[in-house]
Amino acid sequence: MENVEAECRSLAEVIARIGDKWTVMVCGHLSEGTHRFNALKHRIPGISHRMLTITLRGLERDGLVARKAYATVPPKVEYCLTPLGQSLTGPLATLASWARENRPALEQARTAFDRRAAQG
Amino acid sequence: MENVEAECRSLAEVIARIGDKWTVMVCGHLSEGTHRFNALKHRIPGISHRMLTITLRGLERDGLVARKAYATVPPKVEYCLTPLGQSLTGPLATLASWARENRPALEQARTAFDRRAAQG
DNA sequence: CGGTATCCTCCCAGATACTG
DNA sequence: CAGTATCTGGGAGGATACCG
Repeated sequence: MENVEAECRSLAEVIARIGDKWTVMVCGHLSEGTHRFNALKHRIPGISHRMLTITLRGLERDGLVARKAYATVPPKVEYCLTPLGQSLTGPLATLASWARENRPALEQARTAFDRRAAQG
Repeated sequence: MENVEAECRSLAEVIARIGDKWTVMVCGHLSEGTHRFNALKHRIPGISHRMLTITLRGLERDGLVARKAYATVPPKVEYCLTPLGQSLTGPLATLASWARENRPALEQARTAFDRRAAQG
């Protein structure tokens, strides 16, 4: 790898963007297909009404998610991934499989480290 | 993709782990090779002494970074990626190239969204 | 040189309540 | 049903100073 600097910066940007508490969860569920606001809210345990709104707004702003509002009563709003958002699911899936494969190693390292730290 | 739930959760874990302000930068520089504490500090603009320590400790705890201290005066401490840490650079590089390729699209979407929001 | 401790500030995110 | 506004606590991270 030649210019780690530039790679790092652009990578740090994306990570900072999607690295918040809820964005990946929202993206993951939208990768399954279109969902309404409350459908998402019920599928993502623990998320607050407000944070779901903010998260979706951020994704929409970055062109990763498309919002479609129907002028009905009561209102109905659907969210889905844009092509750009779909193109992100590939890299994320790569990271996800690394996560699944190496989670045991991570946990083991953690407990080993903590045990060492505890006794000195 | 079948069980988006499990994938999402493990992915969310890694993202939460490496999604803080400095971890990816540190990993990126260590992917170049072994570095001393102050070498890292000087190469990562803006990082504080304290946050570099905390970030390195966290990576060491997860078994991604190895710490080697030499009992000399003055002290000398070297950090490098473990095999586990190196195995993470692949997935991260995938994400990094997505980031580099799509940054223009992201910025364009953002300015378009903000313009729409500004005028109504 | 590298690490730790303390203090302080700011912003994130949850809770709640109100609007269309 | 979906979105917004306001308040508030807690954690993240910077500055500083002091140890080994």
